[in-house]
Amino acid sequence: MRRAPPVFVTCDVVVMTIRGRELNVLLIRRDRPPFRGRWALPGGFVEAGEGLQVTALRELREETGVGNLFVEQLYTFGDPGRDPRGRVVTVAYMALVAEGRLRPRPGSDARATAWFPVRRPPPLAFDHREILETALARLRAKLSYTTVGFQLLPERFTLSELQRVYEIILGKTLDKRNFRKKILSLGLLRPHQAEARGRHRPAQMYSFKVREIMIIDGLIRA
Amino acid sequence: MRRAPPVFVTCDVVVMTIRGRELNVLLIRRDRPPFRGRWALPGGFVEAGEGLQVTALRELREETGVGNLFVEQLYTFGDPGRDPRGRVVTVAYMALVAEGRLRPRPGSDARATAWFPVRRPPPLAFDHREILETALARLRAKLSYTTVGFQLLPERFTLSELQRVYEIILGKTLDKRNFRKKILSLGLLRPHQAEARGRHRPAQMYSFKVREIMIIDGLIRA
DNA sequence: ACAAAAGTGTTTTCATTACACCCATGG
DNA sequence: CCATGGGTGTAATGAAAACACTTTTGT
Repeated sequence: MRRAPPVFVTCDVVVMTIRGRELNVLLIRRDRPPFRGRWALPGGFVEAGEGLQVTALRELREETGVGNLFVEQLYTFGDPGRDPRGRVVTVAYMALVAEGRLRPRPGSDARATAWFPVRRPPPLAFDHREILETALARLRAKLSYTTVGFQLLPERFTLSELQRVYEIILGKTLDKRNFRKKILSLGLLRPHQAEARGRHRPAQMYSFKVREIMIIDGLIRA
Repeated sequence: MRRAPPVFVTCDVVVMTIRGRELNVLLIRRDRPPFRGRWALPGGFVEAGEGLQVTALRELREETGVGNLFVEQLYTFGDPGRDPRGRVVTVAYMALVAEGRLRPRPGSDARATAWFPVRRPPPLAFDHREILETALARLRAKLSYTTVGFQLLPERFTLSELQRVYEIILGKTLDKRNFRKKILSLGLLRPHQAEARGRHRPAQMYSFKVREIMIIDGLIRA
């Protein structure tokens, strides 16, 4: 390793969920410099002998009490000067969780955690704003040709809820009949008993036959 | 940076081109341990104050004499144990070059460089086989919804040449008339004088109006 | 009875597919 | 004159888009 300067490597995670009518991102408040008091993506340094994805999941659990998520590698950020402490390369990951499944609470680090709308986040530490934009662009792209959007829903859900996920992320309304026709024709859903939701007509419930992300030719056009 | 173990970061590049009827990848022969004598992707350690993409391009030039390519970040590999020398995280990049535009020759490092078919590469050092597979999968995917394939052609080319690019990477034949109809309908090409190619009827030449990669809704179905 | 969300089919439009022959050139 | 790749159009099929009203429930 002649000549090779050591570098610090971190893994940060962009955790997103839907709350109400908006896509939100999970942030933690930094309790030490640099950027003390600013909000930042959860994440931290890779430990000796620890895989990158393992780091991402560990930091997420330590800082926010969230475990057991499906994370996907997003992009790696390594411009010199992006961290005032020195050369830091960050491997960013992305994760989605079902609405309400996750109540942010201080993890073992006891730092403040909170959800923020992705379209108007608070000022962020480091280049985390850029990381967030990258995640959002990637999510929108993947939504239209994979089943990632499914992760934003609980085990059982209605077709209207699924449609809302697509509408919020793509930022446009979709035709109800065409949406239902398309989704049902894929044969990915298992129907269940209808359930009363609120003070309206009960809705047919569905679950996904498989939990894995699948690539679908032309799912929903962006 | 308490607790944070330093890590070594490298950038490797998967350079691909079409030669004859096959997609090829550029490899260099390692002249020192580990994996001395084995073929490997060009790449090397990030230097102090050097951006990741800059590293990729510098190593490529030093090791193969190739400059001025368009590279795109592919994926980051960081499993512990993937490099026997220690903890090494590799940010992999991907690049495409036009057939024949690049004659591999020893760079300043004076190592052997050569093209190999991507479907049957020689035994590779480290986890470079996995990196190569990742690049191939990504290229195939991107080919069907972006204009990346264009980079595998010279400034001026025929529609048959463009079609051959798609056929080789997708691994299936395409209908000539439908292909031409589709491509021309996109309005991305500028026609030029026909040129005699070989001992056949001269072919209409085209160039791309823009060199940048564009996302096209349904370009060519994989 | 009304407010709120669930549910349901048909027609039009457009893109994709399948398919076969003549043309121009060099040797 | 022949081998080789260049070039062209139409009909059938299937997917996506546009579009409005009835149903069920809680209050």
